[in-house]
Amino acid sequence: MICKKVVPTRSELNILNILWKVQPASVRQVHEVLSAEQSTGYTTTLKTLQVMHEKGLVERDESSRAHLYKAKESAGNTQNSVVKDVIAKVFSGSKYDLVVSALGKKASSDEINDIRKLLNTLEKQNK
Amino acid sequence: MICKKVVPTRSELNILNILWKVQPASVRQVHEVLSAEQSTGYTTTLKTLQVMHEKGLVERDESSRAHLYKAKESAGNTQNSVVKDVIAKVFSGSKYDLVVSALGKKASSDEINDIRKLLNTLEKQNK
DNA sequence: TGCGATTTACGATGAAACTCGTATATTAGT
DNA sequence: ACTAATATACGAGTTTCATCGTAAATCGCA
Repeated sequence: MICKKVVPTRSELNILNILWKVQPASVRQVHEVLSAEQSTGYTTTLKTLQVMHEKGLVERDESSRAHLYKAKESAGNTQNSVVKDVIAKVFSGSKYDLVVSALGKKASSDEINDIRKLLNTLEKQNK
Repeated sequence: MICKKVVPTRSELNILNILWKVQPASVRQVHEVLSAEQSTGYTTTLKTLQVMHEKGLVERDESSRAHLYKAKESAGNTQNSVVKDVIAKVFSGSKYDLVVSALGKKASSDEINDIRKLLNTLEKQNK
């Protein structure tokens, strides 16, 4: 096979979430944000970013001393594959069950209406 | 702290999915179903179940020789906490974004209609 | 009663993920 | 040019998962 789909791990996801907001970023920049949420060493962040680079999860610009990292996949794409994974693993493949669980019992009217619109759009695309 | 929330791993989730359908079940019963999906040894299933018992993910009835296992948490509860986790970590807290991602561009008409019904039900409950 | 089948218990192995220390290189400021 | 600060590189230790082999216990039955 040519390429295996890479699913980010938990800590990789934490970093991706930061990158998706501040693209491209140095290790230090990422670490500043990350260490505010959780206690972690600088070299840990560095190492993780390096591994992510090996895996092809991020791109790296090495032209200046402090390398600049950028998520290779968009937030959307990554989210899709995570969700696909969750549906398969936790919901026995049922999209519907996931949506039920997501909306739970506490969906607001706004959220409900937004999703109605989404459904209408999807339906049109089907034709 | 008194108790740390235990999040099931991948293989544990596979087993839970079986238990949620056939409750309580012996190791062999679980293994029959599991090995149909994926090639895995009997003792692997056994060991995993034992670990899950230590973690408190399942209850065990040891009165007969073949122990009977039962999921401690309902499918709903477990799914909810996984989804909650995913929404926070991967979707910056937006339920809507998760639903968009889940439905993707390939929702079937049936799925769309089912979700419409769900929305109607939720709306009534809100009043 | 004795044997084969089935079951649990337990330990070992290997892979992946996570974390960090130390070494080395580069830069900026004096 | 020297030093302090800051970078990357690299390897190694720890933990968690996943998998399985082997041993010991128990049961059914000829």
